[in-house]
Amino acid sequence: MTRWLDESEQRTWRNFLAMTQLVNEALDRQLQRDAGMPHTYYMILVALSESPGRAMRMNELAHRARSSQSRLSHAVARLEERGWVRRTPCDSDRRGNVAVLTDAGFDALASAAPGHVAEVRECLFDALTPEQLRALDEICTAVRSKSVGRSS
Amino acid sequence: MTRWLDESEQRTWRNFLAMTQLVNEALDRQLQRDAGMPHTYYMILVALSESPGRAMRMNELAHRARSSQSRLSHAVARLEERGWVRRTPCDSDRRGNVAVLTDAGFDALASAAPGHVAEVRECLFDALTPEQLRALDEICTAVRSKSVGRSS
DNA sequence: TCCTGATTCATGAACTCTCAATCAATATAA
DNA sequence: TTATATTGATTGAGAGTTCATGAATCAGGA
Repeated sequence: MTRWLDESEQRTWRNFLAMTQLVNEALDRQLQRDAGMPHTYYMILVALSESPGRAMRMNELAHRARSSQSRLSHAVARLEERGWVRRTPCDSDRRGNVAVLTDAGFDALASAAPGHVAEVRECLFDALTPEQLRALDEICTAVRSKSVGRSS
Repeated sequence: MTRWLDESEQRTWRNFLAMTQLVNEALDRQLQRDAGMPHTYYMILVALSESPGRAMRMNELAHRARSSQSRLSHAVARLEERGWVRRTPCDSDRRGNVAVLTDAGFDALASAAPGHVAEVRECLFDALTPEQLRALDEICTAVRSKSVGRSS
């Protein structure tokens, strides 16, 4: 027996879909236009830049950047072609690879960041009151913790 | 002068990204696994099914399904290959095309719907209180109306 | 030591998306 | 009417994602 969405739930659901899509597309468009990279690549660079030595195991990097291993592997291959990331084998575990953010990669990130932050503000923060922001944060936490055990 | 995100804003932003990604990926995975279509295709079928005559101009359909024209054109081409949608020329405007949902398409949608709705409940609604749902709805509306004039 | 099974990562194919270019039909204006 | 712009839609190329698979390494126990 399917419990369908009632009218109010429908509205909320579609409102949610439209909103998230709007934000995601704005994000991707801005980064692609101004920095020549998709948002997923940006997140990878950010994760690397915040790691000690600007280096991280592929595994851990995938987790931090919220990427699948396969996606990360492909992405890092591209980033390596651009000279933004370098891959080196891992000492402690010879299966492992370590991705390292190059200086060029750091510079690319540094010059992409201001435009990205501006877009984030425009898209989300500027539209919401402090209470709404608090509420949103709690909502996100609730949704994420609900599905612990299914994925991230 | 870039106004960076402070610590609290950072947390909220990343929380938001993680949450929306979680939901989107769950959605796509479920539909792909159980119904053999991505969420974007599902939205197209839904939009068509709700239109009188289960038919709609490509233009209008793109708008309703929140898709770009190009994306829709490619998608409908695929859906046509599967026999779920049919394209016919438009009388009133000979530039136009009308997409029509076939019976097979309607059946595909009907059998995909229950699993999809269940996933939507599991991912989002079950995790939130009624107040949170109300708050979320308002937040989505606020974000969307902020960026009127930039896109949808 | 030798298996067995789990981890780590890379790869290729199939698919979707975006962007720019294209083309035909329709509006608009001179 | 003839030119010009705009609209509706498609197309192809390039890029990213997913899924299934494969290869190498590690870890634990018989």
